[in-house]
Amino acid sequence: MNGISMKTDELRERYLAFFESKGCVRRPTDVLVPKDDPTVLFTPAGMNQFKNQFLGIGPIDFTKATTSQKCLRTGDIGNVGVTAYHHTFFEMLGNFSFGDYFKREAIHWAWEFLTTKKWLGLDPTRLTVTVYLDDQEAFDIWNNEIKLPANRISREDEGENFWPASSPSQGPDGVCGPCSEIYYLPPGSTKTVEIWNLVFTQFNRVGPPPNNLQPLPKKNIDTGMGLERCASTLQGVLSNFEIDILKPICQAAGEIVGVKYEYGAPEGRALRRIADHVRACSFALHEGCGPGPEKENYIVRLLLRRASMEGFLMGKHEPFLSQLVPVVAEMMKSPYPEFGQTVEAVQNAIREEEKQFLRVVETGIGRFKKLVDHAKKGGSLVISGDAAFDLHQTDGFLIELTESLAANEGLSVDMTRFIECKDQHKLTSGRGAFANSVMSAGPLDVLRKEGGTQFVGYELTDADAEVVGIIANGQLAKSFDQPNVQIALVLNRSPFYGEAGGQVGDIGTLVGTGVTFEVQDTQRDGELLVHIGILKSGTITVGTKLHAEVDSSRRAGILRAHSATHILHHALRKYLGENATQRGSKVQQDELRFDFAHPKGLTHDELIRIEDEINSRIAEGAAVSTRLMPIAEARTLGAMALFGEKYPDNVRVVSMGEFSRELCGGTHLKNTGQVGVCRVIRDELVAAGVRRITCFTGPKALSRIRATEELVKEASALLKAQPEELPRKIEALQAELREARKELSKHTVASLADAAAQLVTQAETINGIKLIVHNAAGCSRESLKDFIDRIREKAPSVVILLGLVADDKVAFISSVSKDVLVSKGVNASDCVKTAAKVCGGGGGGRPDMAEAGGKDPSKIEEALHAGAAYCRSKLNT
RNA sequence: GGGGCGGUAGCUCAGUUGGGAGAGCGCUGCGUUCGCAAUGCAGAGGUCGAGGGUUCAACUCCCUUCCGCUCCA
Repeated sequence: MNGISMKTDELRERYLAFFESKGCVRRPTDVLVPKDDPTVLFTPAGMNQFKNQFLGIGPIDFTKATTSQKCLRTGDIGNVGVTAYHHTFFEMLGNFSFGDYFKREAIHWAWEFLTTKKWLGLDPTRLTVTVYLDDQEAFDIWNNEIKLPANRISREDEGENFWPASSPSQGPDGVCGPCSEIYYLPPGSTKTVEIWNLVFTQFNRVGPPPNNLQPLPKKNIDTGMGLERCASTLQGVLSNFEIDILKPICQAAGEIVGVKYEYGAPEGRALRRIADHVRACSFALHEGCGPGPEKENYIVRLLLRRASMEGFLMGKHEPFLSQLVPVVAEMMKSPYPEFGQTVEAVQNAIREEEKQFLRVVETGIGRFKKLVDHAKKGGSLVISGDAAFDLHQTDGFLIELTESLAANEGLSVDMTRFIECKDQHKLTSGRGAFANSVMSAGPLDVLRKEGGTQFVGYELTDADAEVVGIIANGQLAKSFDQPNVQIALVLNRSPFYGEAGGQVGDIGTLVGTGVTFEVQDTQRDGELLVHIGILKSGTITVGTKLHAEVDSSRRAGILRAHSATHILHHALRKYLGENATQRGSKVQQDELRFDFAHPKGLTHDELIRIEDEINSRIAEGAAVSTRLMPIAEARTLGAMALFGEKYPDNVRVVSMGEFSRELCGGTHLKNTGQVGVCRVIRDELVAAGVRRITCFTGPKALSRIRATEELVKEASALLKAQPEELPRKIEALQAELREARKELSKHTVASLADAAAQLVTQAETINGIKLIVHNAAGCSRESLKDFIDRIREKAPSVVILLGLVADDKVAFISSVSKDVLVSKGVNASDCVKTAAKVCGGGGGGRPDMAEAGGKDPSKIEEALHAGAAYCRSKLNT
């Protein structure tokens, strides 16, 4: 069979098989969401998993490799579905060399794979290539050896044919090199398609030009062929979205939305976007990366919302994206059979996010309607760009949504201004950025080249070791002698466990002749164990011999918690089902947190059953054993692994009795009975579809039980009630308190009313208006306002000034009835100001009601006189 | 990493140079009704996200911080 109309699954397989036949090791795809690379959110290309090999760091098991890598890029998200070849999620076929084969083989093999009948069998006359301007070597190979005519080889500049693009002149520093691209002209088409990029990484860039490209001693090859793009040319279809693994997703999207999918139909673009975005999110979610407000989680949210919006604009106003996940699983089951195991969890997460989005749209529509009214009232048919952008950045209204809703109202959006706002926002908000060098070495890389730290902590908690690296202030040092400054030490061997797989790093001490170092945390960096802490005494030098001793009682608590974590995982799956898969964990001294996929909260009953299951597994004292085995064997044994986690070729498998078998690099007990006891402390929601259970083990569980008992004892002593009577007693007391408060306020009101009545009858009257000035000692500040009300109920035409001392401060309040305000111009605000000034304070308010305060309580009487004098002078006019 | 918006009653929210914490829905009780829907009356429910500061006085202004939403990288 020739390449024409070859299935995508077959193309992938042929590619890998071809390079295997050339001696490349077929490696599995790297995870899509890498957790150990701060320079990227998602894996963008095939070479990322081989960074260390390219940089010559660490041990190397093979020098030639080939992969089909799942990738995600969002740089061209706007083009997805519009052009024939843009995706967010896609697969990249690649072959690699780490100081092994180079340019000649890379080019010959590429040509062989593309043109021979046995592989793809493409028509050689339809192929053209590009090379980098100065790369005569590549040109000669194509021209002289492959016999490709010179008019089908074009030379391009560093922007086109260098990796990273334009790096010779603009950076970044690091490994780089020229590349050669291969183009294909599909039958019936007038436009060539780039199907393969061969990168020859042969330089190390150091600083700006000239002479900044130093030849690497070991040259590398890094090639990339877009699987979907190549498949579409082989299948003779117009677009990547028409290939056998993508078109059915587009069609399914059409069915769900209620329109028929046709490539050229008006809805085609939208349906392609939906298909692409759901496929991308499904893979991210499969690895436990769900929608959220930042970083990679935000990208997932954005993709889901854009997809949801496309449906919304086609009239689909309820969640629907999740229905596409089984279709994605079906299309991708050959390369990713494990995807099928998380379909339900992925669907749940997608559905929740869609609901959330529809809620946001609903609230945003309220704001949108105001904009429409505003525009229409002003006689305008345009919604301003500023308003549209505001809607975008506060309510997440994608501009397409605003435009479409506006069109329904017969309005348009000022897009020019919108784009201005957006660019401005990019400028002001995008300053903080990633470290931009993809391929440059850090301080630890030098150490890594000399080999890793031998971890002896599975068997031992103390061991002799030698310092091989000191990192102070982010740089390598030969020696260090400052006490109490945090530094990091790398040892040749160590019993300290570096934080990994949720288990926290060990603490302890390193002691040598005249030197003591306190280890406060241990981190793992690749093959290295980094001991972070402070020097207590002496001088530490590379080569210093030390005795490393882990805090063993803390470690014992960690062992209990970690083994209990595996038992909990087993219990969850037993009572909640196979879908309750692990999403993350944190294991500390006698405390563990376990996150897992589950759509709803656990009932009290379920929690009890789970806790019982854990403790009966503990009580049966099952043996815990660990074995090292190839990952494939571990999988056939059914060992539980986390999706989205990177595992080495040889893995540790931790088994407990017959009930639990997990891939795990952590430290464990010898026997489940050593956990002692395990208590479930709480169950909470941490993300959409993800719940967290917290447990205590051993002494910590025990002391918590004791603490609760103490609490109950204390409470029952205070309430003079038996523990079992506490709830009823508290209820009774609450009722009593409520009654008492009600009673008290009744009396306060009554006494205020009495006092008010008395003041009114005793008040002096000036020109028919009552003037009440009173030191309301004993009142609370709050009740002053009630007091005013009472007085005004009884005296319609009145001027009131009350004062009181509270908290060593003076407070005044004044009220003037409306008629007096008008006829006499008595101003409550002026009244309190006059009074407060005497006490060294100030205040104000409305003319009919004002408050003020002062600092000197001894002058309150004087102040009230002053206030009264002000009022009299006004009333007498 | 940075930008925008928000956090007030169980829920949805209002609260205008800083000066008496509110509405609607829901809830409880009592009426009208054979009963329900409906409706009338009464009532309960608030550390105004947290912590500082300014002020006589802060839901309101300033600073810090937590949380949610949202956008850019």
